[in-house]
Amino acid sequence: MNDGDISASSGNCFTCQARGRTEWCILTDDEHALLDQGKVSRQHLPGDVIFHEGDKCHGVHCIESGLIGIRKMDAAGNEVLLRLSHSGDTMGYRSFLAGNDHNNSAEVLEESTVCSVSGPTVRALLEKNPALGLRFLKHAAQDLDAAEEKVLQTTTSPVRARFAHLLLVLKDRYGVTGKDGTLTLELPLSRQDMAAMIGIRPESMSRTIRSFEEEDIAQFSGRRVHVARIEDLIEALEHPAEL
Amino acid sequence: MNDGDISASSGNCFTCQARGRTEWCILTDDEHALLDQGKVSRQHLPGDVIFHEGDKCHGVHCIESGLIGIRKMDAAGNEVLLRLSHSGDTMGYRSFLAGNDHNNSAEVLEESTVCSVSGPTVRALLEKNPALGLRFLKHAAQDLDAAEEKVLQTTTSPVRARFAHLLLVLKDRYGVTGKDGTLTLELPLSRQDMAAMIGIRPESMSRTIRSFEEEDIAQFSGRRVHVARIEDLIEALEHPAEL
DNA sequence: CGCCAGGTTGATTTCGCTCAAGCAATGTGG
DNA sequence: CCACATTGCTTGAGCGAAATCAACCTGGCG
Repeated sequence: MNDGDISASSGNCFTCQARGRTEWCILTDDEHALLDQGKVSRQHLPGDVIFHEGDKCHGVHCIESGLIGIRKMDAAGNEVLLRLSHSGDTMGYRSFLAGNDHNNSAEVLEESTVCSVSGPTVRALLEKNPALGLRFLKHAAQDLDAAEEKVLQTTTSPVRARFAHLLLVLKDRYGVTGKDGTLTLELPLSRQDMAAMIGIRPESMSRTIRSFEEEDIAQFSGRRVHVARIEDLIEALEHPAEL
Repeated sequence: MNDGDISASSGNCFTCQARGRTEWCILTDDEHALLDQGKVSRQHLPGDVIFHEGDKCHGVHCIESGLIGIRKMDAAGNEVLLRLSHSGDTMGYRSFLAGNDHNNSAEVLEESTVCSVSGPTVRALLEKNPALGLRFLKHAAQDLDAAEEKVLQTTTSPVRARFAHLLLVLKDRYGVTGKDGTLTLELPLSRQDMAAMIGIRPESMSRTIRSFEEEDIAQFSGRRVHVARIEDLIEALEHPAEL
């Protein structure tokens, strides 16, 4: 339940569907072959945990397909969903490169295929191809920017605005804009997890959804959301209330 | 007032007091000479701004001495003080390496000497010495960890706990522990800036300080703080109230 | 069938914000 | 040197957003 199945069939970097989106795509064929040998590919189901906060960090994990949530919790047991990792993303590279234990945990949200690359392999590749390090550096810079943005947002904007923002972000990946300008999106997250993403309690999530429905900003049914006018969402970003 | 004075006298990487604490310390003598030529050293007074959010990013800035605050603000004008940068820290490397404009601003808090390294110089050094990139990567990883920690903290802990935490962090750098176990610290920040660090309004900062005094957790006079028993501060981290 | 996790709803409380005023220290111009 | 603005900090009163506590409802599953 935790380790997933080793599927020898998949797990070839050359045919990986995520290739091109990853940091590894700059590797030469030789180096790619090295990567291919130093990794293990696994299938995971929702609820599986790839690594826990506090675990020793043995290497990095690259998502071939699926969706993973990065969580962090404090001493009191409060939990935050820091970000989502998608196909092509590499997880755990920061703890690995900084030489620390994992400082957050990765939980599978949708069925996923994940390649785990051994520490020695990563080190060898970094040595062989310094550009790889720069790619990771660039990625870290973006993550950092996003994290700081989140700090700003959580301390300054009210819940309504944060939720509107979340929906607008999810739109890019999970939304379909109809020809009439309406927006439909299929949420990849439970209510609880959305609450954890914007740092509120599940009850507050419910109420916020309700208020959006009452103000005709969006209609929710299960994980499906309909937004008639996207401008209303953007409006909710800034304005305290609709009416 | 903004650019500071160019002091040709200072500004030698070989005699720089911050050497050894910086990422650059792994450079060879040759490379250090290159660095030395590609930079400008400036003196700055409190209130000076090294770079603004949105500015084009032309290189990186290394603090020889002093204290700089990294701020970020949102559309509505709300501001957060993300972190403090001290002697030896290099600022702006993330925007530079990611090829973005600056996404936050750097304001001098205490009289500082700052070396600005030109973009081409940084690029040349990264090329010559790939280990430099890895050093920055490591640093970015730590910054990221800190930022995520801050996200967690601001969403889960109440103001009292966040303030206690801030004091405990400042203790390491600005505190003196007496032989009787009491702690004295000289804050490097105004009340406003402390408020901005933990994401609250100045009024709330005042009230929090007052409550700490009333509960005999700490005594404040100007920027000097006395803490009789550090355990009380740690207690405030977890417990809602003292009595 | 009964259990349980996820979700919704209501009642109440509390924490931090807003608005407003006052105060001390510092600076400035006549 | 004094009258006056300015800036940083504090205090009070009242409000409002979100948390908490508690109940209940739903659908899935053993």
